Amino acid sequence: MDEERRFAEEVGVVLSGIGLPAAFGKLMGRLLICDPPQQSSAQLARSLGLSKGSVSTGMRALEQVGMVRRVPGAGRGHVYEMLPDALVRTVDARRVYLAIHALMQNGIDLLGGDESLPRAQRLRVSRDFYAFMAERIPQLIDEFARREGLT
Amino acid sequence: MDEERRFAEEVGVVLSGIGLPAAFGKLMGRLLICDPPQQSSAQLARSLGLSKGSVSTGMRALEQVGMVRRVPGAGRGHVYEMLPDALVRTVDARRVYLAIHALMQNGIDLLGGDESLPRAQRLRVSRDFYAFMAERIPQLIDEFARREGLT
DNA sequence: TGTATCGTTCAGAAGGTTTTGAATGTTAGG
DNA sequence: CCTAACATTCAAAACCTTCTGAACGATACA
Repeated sequence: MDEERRFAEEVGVVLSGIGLPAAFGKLMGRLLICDPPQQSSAQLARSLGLSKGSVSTGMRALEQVGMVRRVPGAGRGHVYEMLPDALVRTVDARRVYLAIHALMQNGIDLLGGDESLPRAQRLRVSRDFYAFMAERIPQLIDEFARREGLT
Repeated sequence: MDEERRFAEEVGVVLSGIGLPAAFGKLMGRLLICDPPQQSSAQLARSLGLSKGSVSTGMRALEQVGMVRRVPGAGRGHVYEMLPDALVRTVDARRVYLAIHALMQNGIDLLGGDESLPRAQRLRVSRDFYAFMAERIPQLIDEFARREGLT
């Protein structure tokens, strides 16, 4: 089944198109389509033509952002598997929203804290927008999870 | 007012923290806080300590993603100004959502198109999630725009 | 038309990131 | 204890991107 290889490859291309490492996307693509869902580092390296080092680095990154987890393997070592909410993580950038929110508030403070100043308007709207998103995106995600029965 | 310079600098740091070019963030930061809102390339280069080349490249990028527009200047040349919905653009990545949606559908097709297969479940949920987001994020943005009176 | 300012393009320099592969450590089973 | 497969780390190589600065082109005003 070399089509599966090409699928993972394609996910790599798309994700690298939005600024992520290619190996990251390939690994994600593989974990999306592989059977069984659990795969060892060696299997991933073989099926994707990546070095062990790249797999190690890539999987650590995927683990760190909470898209993948390690479980003890049947024999020796571990295997990796995608978490059910892996994709949700890609959209829930609350941390980023809040960082920008804080940045905008800084700017307003710099202008004397008077939000009614015309000059402060761009900053105020921006601040409010990111606050709005930080509140609403998680709600949206919850709604999807409930609808999909993912609890 | 060197604090304004530092503000732009700080926006640059935060945005480069999420993978964007530093110049991009600095320019955005400057356009958020500057007075008047319209600024020429030369002004931007001077106030940010960037080369003309960097400003040219950065502004072209900001224009291309629709965060900034060029308007004819009073004297010669043009000036740039932030668009009211500049920040909205940063969140409305519908194109990306739809690209991933298509990718997931590809994967399902590869498995024979049978969505009920356990093996296809990760792909199906992913596909549906991105479809959901592509539909809902714009609604969210509209809601904010209405609430804020931005039409 | 001449001049001065401004803007863009482009090639090279600088810097950073990813990928690799070898060395090292680890675990299971014989 | 020994072996074999596996996994991780790390330094070097390859690669890519950004930034700069000089050269070129354009525009407005005198």
